[in-house]
Amino acid sequence: MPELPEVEVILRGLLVLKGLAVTGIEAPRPGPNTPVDLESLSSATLERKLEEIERRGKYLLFRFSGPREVVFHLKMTGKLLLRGDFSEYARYHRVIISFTRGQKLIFNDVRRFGFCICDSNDTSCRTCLPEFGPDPLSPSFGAGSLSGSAGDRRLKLKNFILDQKVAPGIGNIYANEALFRAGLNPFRPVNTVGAGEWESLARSIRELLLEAIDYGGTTLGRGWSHFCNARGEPGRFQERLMVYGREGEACVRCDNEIRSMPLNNRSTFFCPLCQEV
DNA sequence: AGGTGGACCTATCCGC
DNA sequence: TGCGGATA
DNA sequence: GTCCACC
Ligand SMILES: [Zn+2]
Repeated sequence: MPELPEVEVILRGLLVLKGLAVTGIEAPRPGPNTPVDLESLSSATLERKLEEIERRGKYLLFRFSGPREVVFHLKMTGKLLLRGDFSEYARYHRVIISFTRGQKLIFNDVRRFGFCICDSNDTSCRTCLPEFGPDPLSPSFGAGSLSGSAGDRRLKLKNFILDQKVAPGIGNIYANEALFRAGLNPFRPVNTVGAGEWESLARSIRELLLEAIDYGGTTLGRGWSHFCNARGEPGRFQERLMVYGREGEACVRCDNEIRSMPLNNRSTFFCPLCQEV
């Protein structure tokens, strides 16, 4: 499930496409959840040069000459792959964009939740994107932005940092890990969090995400539906996870048992001792 | 306002 | 081994 | 991972 670090790792791998032009579009096979309208994808990319790739939260934005923009969201199992031997997974290929120099961008997605939207002659696809808060890796993100959007609201801390207007790019894994690092209970109402605790949370989030990017992202299992970078390689941050997926195991800090509880239909892992209410 | 549960899909993992 | 159920 | 309908 690509979150900020995984999307960032993919983006960095795709930078080799910058400066190349699109020579063809191909949609291997139909099926449920059509990921993109081929007509508009073609008119937004064909014969155009890729000028820039950027990330907004978990979205990837490709700017082609024109300018025309194309935006991808990978949801749970989407992948963006460069030219390579992925023939055994070809049944999950959704769209293949060919570039000059024989380069390719392959959108592959096992669960078919991911999608791609493009600019048309008159409208920018940015208008379809949600609002984003300050990127956690940018200077405008911090204790101030967190406590500001918390105000006197009563929602639980974990739900709060999963809000893309608060910490765009954070998903379930990194929400759990960030709260553990900050020593904060996921179920605490945000209006009880103090200034020092916001500082600690902001720092935890930033450091965590940078470290995860350094490790090439998190790859939970070995199946194809798990994360890999643009060259098909897994990440290594799973070795550094301290609470996620560790129910019943010993807390790395206090040796007590890590517990898991559902919150918002998603598993929430925490140490009851290190993260008291 | 905030929380829950389902919908969208397919694969994998676990226990019986 | 095969199957339902839970989870990603 | 996100959206939406419902309490
Ligand atoms: Zn602990």
